[in-house]
Amino acid sequence: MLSKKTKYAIKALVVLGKNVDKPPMQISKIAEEERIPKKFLEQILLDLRNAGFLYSKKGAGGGYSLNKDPKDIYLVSIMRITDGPIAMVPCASLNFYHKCDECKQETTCGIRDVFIDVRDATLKILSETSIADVIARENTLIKV
Amino acid sequence: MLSKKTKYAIKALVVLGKNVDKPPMQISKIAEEERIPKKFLEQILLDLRNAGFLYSKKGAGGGYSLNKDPKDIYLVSIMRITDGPIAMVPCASLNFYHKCDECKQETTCGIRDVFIDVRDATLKILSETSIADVIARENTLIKV
DNA sequence: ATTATGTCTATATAATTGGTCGGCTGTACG
DNA sequence: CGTACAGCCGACCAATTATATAGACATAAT
Repeated sequence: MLSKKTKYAIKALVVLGKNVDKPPMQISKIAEEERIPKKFLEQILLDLRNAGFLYSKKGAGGGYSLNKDPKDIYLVSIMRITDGPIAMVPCASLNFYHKCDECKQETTCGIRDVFIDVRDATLKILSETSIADVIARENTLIKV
Repeated sequence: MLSKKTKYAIKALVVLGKNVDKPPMQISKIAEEERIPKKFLEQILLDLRNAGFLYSKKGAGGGYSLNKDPKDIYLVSIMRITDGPIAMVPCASLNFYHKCDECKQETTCGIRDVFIDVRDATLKILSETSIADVIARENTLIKV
């Protein structure tokens, strides 16, 4: 399961992706629109900012805006910041690898072998889908 | 991430899958071979038994054996017993669906739309891979 | 100065996960 | 029969993680 943190992160980026070329948007406004607890969202946006995805401005008239083109923000990058590994077993993770405690022979583990395939399938989608794509999908869904 | 419960379940089924046509195998033996805490494994095997995957026999000479052909035990079924949903968001789950708390319009949610694709990709692999396949993969890995 | 807004650290609470304990039930076998 | 074996079952517990909340601080606009 995706953590709420990740889901909120994506939702916030989608909102900000619809807000490009407009003045920065406040945490409280995003929180209200997307029904996200404000203080929790605050932390999440801070993480995304520190990772370089967001620009922030303090003080009156301040807020958040995207620091990149929505086309260049892929779901996989967001998830790695907020949730960590994409793979379902640590031994199949590319960016967060670590050995399974009980595993005797990783190289011949059939479970790992299967879950590497699962990881690749998941990764393909998540690394090809950007915030711009998510927005595009929503627009398509609305029209139909 | 897969829970340890699920990982242990698959490991146990693989061991039992290699043990067909032999006398039933004791929990303690499986636990020892796969380095799984015995009492925890006990719970897991009970779940699998109650779900119809295992046959058990009490008393001296008792133990567990598969109740189905290893070819007919798919990873997806095991995971649904031990971990629940396959999908990464509840609103994209086939067997454990529930609405996201904060979601305003599910039908036009771009996140859900993407994660339905992810679910389908994952599901394809997990519902095509059986315990027999996992064993076969291990044999292939050993040979290479 | 005052108000609006993000930054940062710490803390609280709840849920889940991973694991343990001890007694009960049924079976084999001498 | 009785005893040892092995699974069954319910309760419990500790650690971690997820989800939030609080409050003091920094900075910008007016």
